[in-house]
Amino acid sequence: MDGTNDRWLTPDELDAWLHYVATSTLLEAALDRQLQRDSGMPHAYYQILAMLSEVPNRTLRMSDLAAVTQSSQSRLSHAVSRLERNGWVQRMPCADDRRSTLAHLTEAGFEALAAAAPGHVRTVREHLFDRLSCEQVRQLRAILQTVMSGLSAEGSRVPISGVAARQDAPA
Amino acid sequence: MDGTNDRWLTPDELDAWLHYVATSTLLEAALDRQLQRDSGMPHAYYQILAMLSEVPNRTLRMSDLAAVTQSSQSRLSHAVSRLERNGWVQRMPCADDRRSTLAHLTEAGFEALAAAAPGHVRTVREHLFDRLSCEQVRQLRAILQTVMSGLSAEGSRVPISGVAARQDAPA
DNA sequence: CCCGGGTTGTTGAATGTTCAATCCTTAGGG
DNA sequence: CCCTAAGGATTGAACATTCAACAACCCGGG
Repeated sequence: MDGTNDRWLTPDELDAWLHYVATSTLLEAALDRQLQRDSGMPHAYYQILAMLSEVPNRTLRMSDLAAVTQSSQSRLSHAVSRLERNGWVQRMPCADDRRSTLAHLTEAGFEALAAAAPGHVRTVREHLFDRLSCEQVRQLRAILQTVMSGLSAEGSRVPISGVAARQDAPA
Repeated sequence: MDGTNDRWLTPDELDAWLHYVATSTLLEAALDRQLQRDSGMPHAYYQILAMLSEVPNRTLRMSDLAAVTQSSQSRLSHAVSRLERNGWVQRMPCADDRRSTLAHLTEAGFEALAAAAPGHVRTVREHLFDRLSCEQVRQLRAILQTVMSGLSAEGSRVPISGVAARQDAPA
């Protein structure tokens, strides 16, 4: 024993890890580029709009919105400020609890999302799902569920609830 | 046909995608927090040091270093400036081609990396590999190889070559 | 030789994210 | 009732990344 119990990675693990880092970096960059170019928003902001669009009244407490988007409160607050300047989201006071703030997806915001969604989905398809078999998609889902459960426990985050924007009903 | 050929995602795909986004966000955040807290560098900077440490003479042309770390040239240039201020990397002119600049990992940089590596590996283990079976690691690697090949083609990036820092030989 | 296009790298401004500090509100005992 | 602790959200500064513009250099053909 060397005292600190630090096992290194096996060759298989190391190879998988390097591929993970490279792929997630490149994929996120590709998503950001496409959305920024075609719709003037980064991927993180798309996610905020998407989550809001799936919820009753298109309105969520800031805190819940942060949980659903895996975002810190600070980050979300800055982001919503930006989205508010775009006229895509509107802040409203919360009647029940005056500490809370509600974030509401405006009609303009919904339309921006509806306009952005097809191109975004196409990019996700091109880079990810069109290259994987159904079996691989199931494997990936199982892997990610396992990994995520460990990560959300730590930050006491809520598991997945909302759904990305659908292409039906743009208006 | 609706003219634009935009298929939506199947329920399995959508589920996998939401888990992917959540997991990659949380995992990257966990890695950044750990490295920033324990070693004063973000994950992206760790990767730069790691790639440099694996290469002959611990020296690489900026351009090659950018390719290996899936980084834009601009981003790498800023990052290396930061690392240079820390005394971890040193820029040197390239004799062969005076357009190029060489980035060299200093002894202090190597030691910082060696000090950071065990904690980093432990975090990767805890969150990822300790939760997956060997079979799942192989599945994940296959999936990522496939996805990455599509992404690197687009940016005409070099595939994986270097390896993350090993824990042997800190000095 | 010289010029034009491609490669390599840096810079500054705009944008996004993190971190710590702060403010206001609610809840829970004494 | 009061006082403290915890919850919810925002702010500003420091830091990181992107984007577009630029500078310097190589290479090829005319």
